[in-house]
Amino acid sequence: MDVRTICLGILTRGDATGYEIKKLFEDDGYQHFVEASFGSIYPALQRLTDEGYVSVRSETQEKRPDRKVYSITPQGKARFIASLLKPLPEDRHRSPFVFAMLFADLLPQSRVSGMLDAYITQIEGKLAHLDEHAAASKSEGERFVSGFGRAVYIAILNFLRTHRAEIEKHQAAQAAE
Amino acid sequence: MDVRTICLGILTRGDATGYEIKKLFEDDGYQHFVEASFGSIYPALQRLTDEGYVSVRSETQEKRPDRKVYSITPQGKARFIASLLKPLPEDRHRSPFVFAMLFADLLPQSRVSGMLDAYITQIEGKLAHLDEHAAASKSEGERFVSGFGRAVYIAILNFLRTHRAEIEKHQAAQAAE
DNA sequence: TCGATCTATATCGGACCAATATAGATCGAC
DNA sequence: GTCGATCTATATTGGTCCGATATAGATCGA
Repeated sequence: MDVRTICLGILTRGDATGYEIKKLFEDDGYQHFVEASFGSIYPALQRLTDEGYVSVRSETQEKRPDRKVYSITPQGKARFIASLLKPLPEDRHRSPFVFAMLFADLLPQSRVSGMLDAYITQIEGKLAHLDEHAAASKSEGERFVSGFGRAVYIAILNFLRTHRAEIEKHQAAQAAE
Repeated sequence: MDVRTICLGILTRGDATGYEIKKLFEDDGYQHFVEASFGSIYPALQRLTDEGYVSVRSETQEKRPDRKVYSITPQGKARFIASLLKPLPEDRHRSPFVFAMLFADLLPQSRVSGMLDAYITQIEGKLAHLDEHAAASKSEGERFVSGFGRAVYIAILNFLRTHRAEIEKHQAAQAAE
């Protein structure tokens, strides 16, 4: 699922600038399971334009930098749908926190507790952010995705709250040896 | 959490070749929340060697390609632990499936059902794989990580089984319009 | 015995991210 | 009221990483 495909998908929901596409990842519910940086969005839009999958209109405003507003073309929409008909790439969930827990025995107990606290705070924040924007979810797809995210975050929080003592206690035992 | 740090972590558990490090991601429980390809592992080990964080001994076998067995040095272990004391990068969970669900209304109902089936199968496979290797988990860290993975996968399966009808039914309604 | 799979290293092109540069607009604090 | 901070907006660059590919002998099953 490359950045070009992601941009096409977002543009099926309406015209946008590169900047606005990036904002959608930060502000709205898009961010949790897909993301892209400016460094890949702008080249992606450029290439999609060259290939005829999107069109641009440059809104030259007075006293403002140009807005390049991108619109998806019929060919772009066809291409996007075609990409959804092919087998999807697998999920990749990368978690430095989880990896770090494998090495709890190498760390002071306070650091392990600190990691757990920081991670729980991080997930609580994501859950709160999701709930904030879930209220505005109007399509069934958005509701489904919000629900999916909630289910995952709540499961993580629940697991950590009921099992953190095990890794913390074990770590203390190691330190006491 | 770059590939060099990941390699150092794995080498704290024992010597290994680049090939064996990669195998750990595929076969053992490591794979679920961290991964790396050959294209990044070999250059990482090369650079770690140059920087003195690992050492190599080349086991020149007869009738076999050389095995380059890497060992972590005291400086390497110190560096790894230091990296765990700094704030960890956030999780990134990329899911083409979840993104695709946002566009269910653009797809035939059969494709949405097919995506759901394929995704459920994928997650069931990961859960089975995790359970297979969870039995061999000897450290508390490994048990914790296995438990974490199970909690996430089970939450996903539970959500999909109880909510898939909503996105499928909605999709059917769209198609009927 | 022959193809498939496995061990094992290595490289290359392309995709992607994080950081940085630029620049005028707006907005809050003092 | 003005000055720094933040926001809108585009763009580039260095470096990291992945996926595919190449090589090559070993082993194993049909």
